[in-house]
Amino acid sequence: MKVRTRFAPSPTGVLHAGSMRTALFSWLYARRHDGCFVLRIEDTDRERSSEESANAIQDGLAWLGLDWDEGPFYQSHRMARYREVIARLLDEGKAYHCYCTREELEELRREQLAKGDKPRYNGRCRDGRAPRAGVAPVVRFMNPQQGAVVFRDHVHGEVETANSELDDLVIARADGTPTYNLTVVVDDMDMEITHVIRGDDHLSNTPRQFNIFRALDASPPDYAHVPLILDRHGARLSKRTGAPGVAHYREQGYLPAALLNCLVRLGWAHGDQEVFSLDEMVRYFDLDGLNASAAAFDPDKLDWLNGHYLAQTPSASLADDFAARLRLLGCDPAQGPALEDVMDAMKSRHPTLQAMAQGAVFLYKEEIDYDTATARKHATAEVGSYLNRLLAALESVGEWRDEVLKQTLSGVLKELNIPMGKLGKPLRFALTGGAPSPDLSRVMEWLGKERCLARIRRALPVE
RNA sequence: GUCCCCAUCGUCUAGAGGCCUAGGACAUCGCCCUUUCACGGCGGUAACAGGGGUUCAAAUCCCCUUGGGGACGCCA
Repeated sequence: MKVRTRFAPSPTGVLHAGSMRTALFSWLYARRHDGCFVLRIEDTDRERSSEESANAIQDGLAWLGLDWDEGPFYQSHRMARYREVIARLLDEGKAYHCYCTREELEELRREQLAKGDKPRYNGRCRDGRAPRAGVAPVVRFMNPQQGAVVFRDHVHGEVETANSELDDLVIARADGTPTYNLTVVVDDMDMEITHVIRGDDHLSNTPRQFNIFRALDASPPDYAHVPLILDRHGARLSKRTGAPGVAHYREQGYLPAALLNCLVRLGWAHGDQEVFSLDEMVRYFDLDGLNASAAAFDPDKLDWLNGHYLAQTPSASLADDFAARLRLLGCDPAQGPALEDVMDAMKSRHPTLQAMAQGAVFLYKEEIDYDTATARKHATAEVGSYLNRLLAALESVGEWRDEVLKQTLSGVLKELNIPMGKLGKPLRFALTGGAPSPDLSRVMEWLGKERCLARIRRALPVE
């Protein structure tokens, strides 16, 4: 049987690391088995769903390179089908109308909680109840009361849930619209999904969905419930805690390859290997190798990986992106040294494209801003005399080239009998406004004589 | 509260009973390279949550405790 996986986000927020990883796993599994990856937008909650979010999710997936073979299917477009299934369930006596009011249910819930019980519907309308005036009924699924649901999860192993733990869940709201647990089942069934890879938080939904599958005479897919991803502090990733979405990583200048590589190692490993190309991921990925425990997302590791991929990627292929970032920072990439030279020089010094661009601004501006605290630190008489000496030497440089400047620099050092550290730090500060930056002689060549002298003079301590 | 899930260095993980004196990576610290910032190279610190079993042998299997997480919606 052909493997068919799906990614089924609800368009209610950003695509954060947790959902990205779920999408990645589903995509990998489909690709690994030459299967089909389906994208489905679960937008049955009209209140919270938004088109912007749905679009952003698709943009994000596309940017990551997680291409889907079918879809996007919008659940909001499949309402007729859900109604049909609900009618069938009602017809076959596998679902029933419930006339309990929200107030009644709320009170029931309070009572149960007070008694120390698990809140759940008590089946008041299960055996048929006369319609009540003014109460639009919901439809509840008639969950089996005996026995248990047992299934084999690819990451958790055998999971068993007593049906007595489950209650009759609402599958259609009072306005007739279907709810999540019904729509997933119908869609997974109709779309012939063979493997559902989703977050751990759905583990307790699965037995309910199993029962619905059975009521529909369909066989449930395989499941792999992957643990949630935690943030640096061990808290669950969510919009609440401000978990950044794909767009953020993209803006910051992370490469898709780095992000994917970082995500794939959360809950999955292939021996000691840390760096995986997309091909390798596809080749090695397997559901049964997934970890059952939650993992924290480590931004430091992402930075490291991004640096790795940055170093590996030819600057030419990143030049457009980099140039666009410079423009956004108010720089004209055409008015400066060769872009790829700049990139090559910045690469090893900054973790992301955005940081590289920010770090390169000093090359394009006529004047730069200095951090006053740092400026004060450098503003000593000693430094002043060094810079003065350097200034004199630089003024008489004829050919303003890297190699020449390097020699001038070391000449001054020798004459002053000081290590580069003494002069290098303040000089770097004066020229670039900060660190890290490329070799100073190179920076000077790029900046040109005028700007160099002006910047050194300006950074010079007042006498 | 009830039910469920989880538990190896700070973090991601290797480990499927003897190969473990617990390996790798990030982070961190030190040294080297560099007359500068980085990169890089080398090295160090650092973990099997606790307690009971099972076994000749347990990080690995079982139980309990503790800790963390999730679910309990006319959200998904």
